[in-house]
Amino acid sequence: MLTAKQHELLLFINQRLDETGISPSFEEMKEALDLKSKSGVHRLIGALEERGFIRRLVNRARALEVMKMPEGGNADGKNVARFAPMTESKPQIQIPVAANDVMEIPLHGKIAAGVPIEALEGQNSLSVPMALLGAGEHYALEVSGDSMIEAGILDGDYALIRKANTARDGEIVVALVRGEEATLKYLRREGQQIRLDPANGSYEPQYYAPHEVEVQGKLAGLLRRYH
Amino acid sequence: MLTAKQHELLLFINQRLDETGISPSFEEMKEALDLKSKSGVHRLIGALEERGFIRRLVNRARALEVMKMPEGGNADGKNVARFAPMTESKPQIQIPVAANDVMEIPLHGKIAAGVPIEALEGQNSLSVPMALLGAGEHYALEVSGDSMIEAGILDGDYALIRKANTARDGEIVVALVRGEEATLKYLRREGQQIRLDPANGSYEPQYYAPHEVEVQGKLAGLLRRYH
DNA sequence: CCGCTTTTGTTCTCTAATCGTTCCATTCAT
DNA sequence: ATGAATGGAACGATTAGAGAACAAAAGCGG
Repeated sequence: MLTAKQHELLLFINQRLDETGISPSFEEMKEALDLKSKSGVHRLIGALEERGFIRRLVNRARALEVMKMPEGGNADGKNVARFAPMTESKPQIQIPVAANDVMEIPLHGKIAAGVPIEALEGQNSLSVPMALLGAGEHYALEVSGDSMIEAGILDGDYALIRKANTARDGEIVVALVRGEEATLKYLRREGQQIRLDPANGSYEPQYYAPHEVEVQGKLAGLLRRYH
Repeated sequence: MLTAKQHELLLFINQRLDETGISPSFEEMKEALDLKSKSGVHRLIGALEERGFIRRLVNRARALEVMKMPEGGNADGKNVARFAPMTESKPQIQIPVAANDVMEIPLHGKIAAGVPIEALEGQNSLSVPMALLGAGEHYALEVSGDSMIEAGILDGDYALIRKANTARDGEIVVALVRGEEATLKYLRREGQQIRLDPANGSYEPQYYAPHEVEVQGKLAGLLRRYH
């Protein structure tokens, strides 16, 4: 899927994101790859984007995000116990249905404090309007608990999650903590620490070391049913 | 399903992808299969692609991707301990079910204090999973304003409304007040009065005579998009 | 809030090497 | 012989590196 250079750059980006939480700039990537011009980096970034390994905000500084890692490269080898292999070895292809712009995405179970993501990987799936999603691989989780009510996310809602290994500050993510529990929280970085913020005054923010927290996806949409 | 050569090539590709994360080039595959020309590789690749074992970006260097492996061949043999059942190492292509449980509903515009429901009856419409709706006729409104934030309804959300003339106490309804303004509010009756309750401490409940308020629908679902 | 500077990202042009594609002749096994 | 697989080579497209000029954000000092 990748050329050597593309692979090298992807590894570097992922490493930097893991260590500092901040995307490298084009200049830094240029240095890391031992290039003398940024135009090459630009092309490599384009290739990685085209292949779905990263995603970015154009014209924004340091706005890279790793969507998946190639086969051999484990995103961060430190995490021992993994519930979800994060780097799904072969991502599913999601082909939008022609007729209506709707997509079937798998429903992976519930998410809340203490509840592993996995559980029933039954045949459950959800039809979702494409307009709510975007590019990338998605899945759905049923929200359990009230830790995000101030963000308008209620118990019983369906959270639509886009798979990703990284996220920017302030985004709502599915975070796997110490390989044990997966929660939906605001992600923030404070110095060398990762902070997971609930959106509920009754709960306290929690601080972790970067290697304790694995981002499994970002909140991309929400569905709720009344009665 | 596969010829010997095809099988051999597929194994090789998968192995390289697993070990290095980098696709082999045609040249390298030629060597691996002990061929003396790349044209043979080209044909084999075509066959594998046709049968759905691999996928690729044409005219792109090293842009191969393994979709599935033939029966006996375990895709990634070295990963020993996997916590997630991770169904199959090479998940099948997930082709979304033809969207039969989906419904197109019209998007009638925005709703907020002071804004009549009508307005732009453009061609806009929204595809919504039937699971979110139920029986009856529905339409969608874009929520504007923050008067319902404590009910988890945020500015910019799409409210899915089921047409109805009446509602029970405590339901969230689209209420047309004095034929002028339509708002999304909790409906409550107090004696001879109708009370419309916002879900926001900064706003006050409002009281009306029954004939002043016309229920146009009940909140049946909610869609939200992040980013 | 304005204007300035710095940082960062984008684009273009060249050049070279690698890589994929195609067509055709040849070989091999029935 | 005949169809399938192979070999060979020309051809065209992509990838890569470099350099420079330009555009767009971010930060800063007033």
